[in-house]
Amino acid sequence: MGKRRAETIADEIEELIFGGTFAEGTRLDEHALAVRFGVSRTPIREALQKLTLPGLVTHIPNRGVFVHQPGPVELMEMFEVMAELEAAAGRLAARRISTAALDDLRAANARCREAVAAQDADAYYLQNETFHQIIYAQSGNSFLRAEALRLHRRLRPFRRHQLRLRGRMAQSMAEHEAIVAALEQGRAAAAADALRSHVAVQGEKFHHLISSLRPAAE
Amino acid sequence: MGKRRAETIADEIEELIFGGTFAEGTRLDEHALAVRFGVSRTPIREALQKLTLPGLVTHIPNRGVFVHQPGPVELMEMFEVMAELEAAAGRLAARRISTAALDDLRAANARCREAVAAQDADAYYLQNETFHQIIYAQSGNSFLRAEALRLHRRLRPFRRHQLRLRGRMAQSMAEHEAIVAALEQGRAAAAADALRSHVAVQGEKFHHLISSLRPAAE
DNA sequence: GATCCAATCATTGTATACAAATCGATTGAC
DNA sequence: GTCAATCGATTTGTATACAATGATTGGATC
Repeated sequence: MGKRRAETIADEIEELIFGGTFAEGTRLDEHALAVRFGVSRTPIREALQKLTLPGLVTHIPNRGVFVHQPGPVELMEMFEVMAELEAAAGRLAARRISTAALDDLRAANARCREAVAAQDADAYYLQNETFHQIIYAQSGNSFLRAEALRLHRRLRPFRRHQLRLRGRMAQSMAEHEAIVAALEQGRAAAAADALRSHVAVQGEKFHHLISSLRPAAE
Repeated sequence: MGKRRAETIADEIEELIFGGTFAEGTRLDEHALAVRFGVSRTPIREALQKLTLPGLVTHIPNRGVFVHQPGPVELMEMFEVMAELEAAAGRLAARRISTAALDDLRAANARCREAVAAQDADAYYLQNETFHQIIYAQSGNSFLRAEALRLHRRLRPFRRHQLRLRGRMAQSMAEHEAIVAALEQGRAAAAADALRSHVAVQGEKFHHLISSLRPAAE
């Protein structure tokens, strides 16, 4: 869904926000963006509206759109919801997961282990993505899968940051092992709990990271 | 957020879809809607884009937008996710709920009971709304609250239908009692379970309703 | 008679032009 | 000197005009 042009522009603007080009609170000038992308204001407006729905920017009538990066509390809240969605996916997947998917999960986990050994955060991040997406898919609930992917995508840049924390990759790895074990044995409640805490701890880690960066802010 | 005109138009189109004026699969002609609302195509396009995000319509590039009413399976999936969100809200609310909110909850429940006695489905529906919204709010997680409200709103017309099933109102009432009890006692797990099944059963009920209406469809 | 190709037509996507509204600055009064 | 109000400029919201893409229909050929 979406028109080719506005879609790509929306993605590019999103990258610019995540990349830090547009800081928190910046007003996104339609005309400036139009000349920047070499198009009219119309596709820009559509692109900005697309960014409004995930909450990446807020639109104030007759004022313009402003980039809205979530603060520490809002971020914690989002991770909390993400944890619940993952837990739900895990609970369902424990009963429905296929043996082929279990193999894929183990394979992704093995590649994660290699990344930990190589201290390659980017590689770990990538394999971690597939690990979680397999679980979403195996929940057998395509709506849940779509919602989880949506929020996962929104939190992506923050997950990435917190991976750099000392020892986090190894800890995350151990949690992955527990999750796979629970899914293998079809223990729904255990899988749900393991996934919930696995994600929730990311929010807490990030909270600490933020607080340490700006001691007396907000 | 949004421009006054496009916002109201989006709401009106939404009502037209829920009201059955625009059936499943109907293509929403921009020009026709423009003359209908007495505006240009531009605000119509913005309104249609707003409806795309909740999944009310699907936009196919260069083809147009089509109303997309969820089928039985998709609906079940949505109720399943809704159940998890409610369960999460309940688990959090069990620890954080204020005494004032507990009073509000009991009051809403009392009004629900009156509605059951009067066999007034509309009144029950209304009080049921506030009952659930109090729980969302008391989760203390405003992001969760917003997400729950969003999905709740999407499922609204279907909840309404299944309330008409014989005995459903009374059963729902009993479930409400159990939820309040769990919240009063601060039993997080119990509150979560009660809310999960309370919502999940709605999806199942609706599934039965659908199947009985069209015996050999889908 | 059926099928395939092409041209026309309708509808969406984009650009530009116009109107309305908000923010800032300047000027006047107290 | 400070505050308020009005005027102006910038920016968003809407309308219209143009371009491009996809559907449909007509004709020609096999």
